[in-house]
This record gives sequence, C-alpha cells and structure tokens, in this order.
Amino acid sequence: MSLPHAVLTSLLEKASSGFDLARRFDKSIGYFWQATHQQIYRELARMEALGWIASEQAADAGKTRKREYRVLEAGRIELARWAAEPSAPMDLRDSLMVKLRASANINSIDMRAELEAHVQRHEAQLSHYRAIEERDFSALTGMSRQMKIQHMLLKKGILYEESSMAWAREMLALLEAPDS
Amino acid sequence: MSLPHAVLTSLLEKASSGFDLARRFDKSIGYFWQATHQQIYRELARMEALGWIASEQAADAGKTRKREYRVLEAGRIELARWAAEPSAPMDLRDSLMVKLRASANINSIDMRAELEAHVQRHEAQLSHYRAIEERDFSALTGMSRQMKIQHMLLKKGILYEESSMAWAREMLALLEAPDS
DNA sequence: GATTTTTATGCAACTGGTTGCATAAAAAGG
DNA sequence: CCTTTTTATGCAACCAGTTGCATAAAAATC
Repeated sequence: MSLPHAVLTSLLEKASSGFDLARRFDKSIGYFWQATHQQIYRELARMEALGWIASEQAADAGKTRKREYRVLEAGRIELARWAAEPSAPMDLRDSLMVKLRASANINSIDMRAELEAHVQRHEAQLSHYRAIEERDFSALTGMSRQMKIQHMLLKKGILYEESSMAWAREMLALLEAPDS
Repeated sequence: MSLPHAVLTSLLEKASSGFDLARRFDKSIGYFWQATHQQIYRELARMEALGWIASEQAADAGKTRKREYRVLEAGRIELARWAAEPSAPMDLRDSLMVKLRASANINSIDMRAELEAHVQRHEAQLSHYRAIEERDFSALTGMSRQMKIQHMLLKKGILYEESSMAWAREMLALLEAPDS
C-alpha cells in the first residue's frame, strides 16, 4: 500500500492542492506510481484524519474550495517508517507479452502493428525523458545529493525505455522475417 | 482485463487443472502476468459459463474433484479478438522508486540495505532465466517460429533483470559515495 | 454577453486482485 | 499407524483502483 506514501513524498517536495497533486501524478512521481484524482482526494482525506497532513484554504483559492495540504511531523515519521520496511518485488503485468505468447500458439494473430505502436510510444517517452535530463540535469558539477538521486530516478526511466525499445525492435524483426 | 486471456493462452499450450495452472502462473506465464489460485478458479468458472472452455474429470483424478480444462473454439476466437485490440501501455508501480525519492527528501532514510537486497533478487532471477535459456533455447538451428517467439519473451525477462541490476548497482554506488 | 474549457472537489458504484479460511483426499515422513 | 505435507478446490470478506457522474467557480473563446 504505497499510494499514501507516494502522496506524502510529493507533498514533501511541495505543499499542494489535490488538483495540483493529480497533475503531478501525470508526470514526475507518476512515472513509477500513477493515481487518479479520485484516489488522491480519498487519500488526502484519510491522511488528514490520521494527522499525517494538515490543510488550509489555499492562498489563491478565491471563492473556490481549493485547499493546500502540507506534511506534518507524524507524516514524515510514517514515511520514514514505511521506507525502512522491506519492499516487495514489483509486480509486472504486461498484456503485450501475453498477447505475443498467444500469437506463438495461434498463427493467425499478427502482432506487428501493435509492436510498431509500442516502439513509437517508447520512443516518444524516451525523447521526453531526454529533454527533461537536458533541461534539469545537464550541469557537470555541484549537484546536490538530492539532485543526484532525482537524476538517477530519471535515468532509470531512460534505461527502461531504451531497453524496451531495443527489444521490441528485435521482436519486430523476427515477426517480419520471411521464414518465421 | 487480461487474466482470462492469460489463462486461455496457458491452457492452449496444455490442457490443465486449476491447480496446475496456478503452478504454471508461478513461473513461465507468471513472469508477466501473475495470479493467485483464487483468481484462476474464479476465471475458469466464468469462462466455462461463457463457453470459452470445457472441462471433464481429470484422468488422474482418483477420488478427488480434479478437473481438466481445455480451450473451445469460442475461446480461441475470443483470444484472437482480444489480441487484435490495442493494448494499453503497461502501468508500472514501483514502490522502491517512491522510497528512493522519499530518501532524497528525508536525509535519515537509508536505502542501501534495501538496494542490496534488490540487486540480489535480480541476480537470482537472472541466473534462473539464463539456466532456462541454456536448457531450452541453446540449439543454434531449426527453431520453430513458436520457439523463437518464446525465446524472445525469455530474453525480455533477461534484459529487464540485467538493466535493473546495472541501474541498482549504480544507485548503490551513489549512495555509498562519501560526499553524497 | 453567452458558451466552452479549465480548474477544483467529491460521491457512488463497480471491478479486479488479495487474504483468510474451510474442506478433503493422497502422499510422505516419523 | 499416526501426523504432517502436498495436491486440489472453493466461499466470503476485504481492499485498492477505476469509471461515471455531479457540482461550481474562473478563465478563455466566440
């Protein structure tokens, strides 16, 4: 159960409203933990009840209900406690691989178009990551510990996209080979 | 919703009981789609009701309730239909990355032991995959299309383990560096 | 000035996956 | 022989995540 902790982490970096968090979950933190706005509002309510976070009317709220949440000491303690407990290995559920395996058994299934779309998606994501790297992490010296870790997390994404793409291209070549 | 289709794919390769399927989901097909025995029994019942699969008392049932399921034509058609529809990009939820990100913001969180355990897990999985490759895919010629695809799926796992491990080692080096 | 889009929050119902437990025969071990 | 483990199936309750919808102010567009 990591969603509350992902929200805590994100709030730690910047006190925000639920809406802003939801946007943040569509990038940055969301690259390894996505959530819908529904989940986020629910978690915020739960964590406020637990005393992990507190909120007040946002400075730019106007007449809206916009609230800004920030992490309390109890929240930091909980986050540290959770980080220290052993993490279960990530569970992958990759439907494309299931489809490819099905296509190994049913000859009429042609996965080439799917694979091409897949390659293109990874390509787009990769160039997106590279642009972020260029923009935020191109300094050669003087990066703080925090920055270095953030850079490594981005590199993780880059590595993932690169290897997914290389593999998908090889797979595509196999499916396109005349004799196969 | 891919679990029924993962079960169909697995049954296509070999007609089996729920129990055997559950074991199969702890390896092979389970590397990219896991399921508990509960989910599998539930799915089998549903798919039998839909007419995608049929079952009879297993040959080696004795006095037990053991049943053997096999895919019907309607099941093959459904599997092909599903394979042809576009697949959503895989959603990763990697709690280790969330923890590392939290550790970038809270200095007292020390992720080194976690990362070491992580490296070791990937190492074990990698050598397991390599043993399978050695055993099943070391032939240099005469591999069928089916075998080639299966080999590529295994390679996908190998690539994933290799890149996860390489990255985790680099991350570990960063966390161990004196100045960071 | 009226309409559409974006910002912002949230309820309710549903679905997929997990956990805990129950049952019972067969095989293995002491 | 008796106990434990493995094989085999399944119910019930729960939890996490998704989908559809509703509301309403502010900003943008026509």
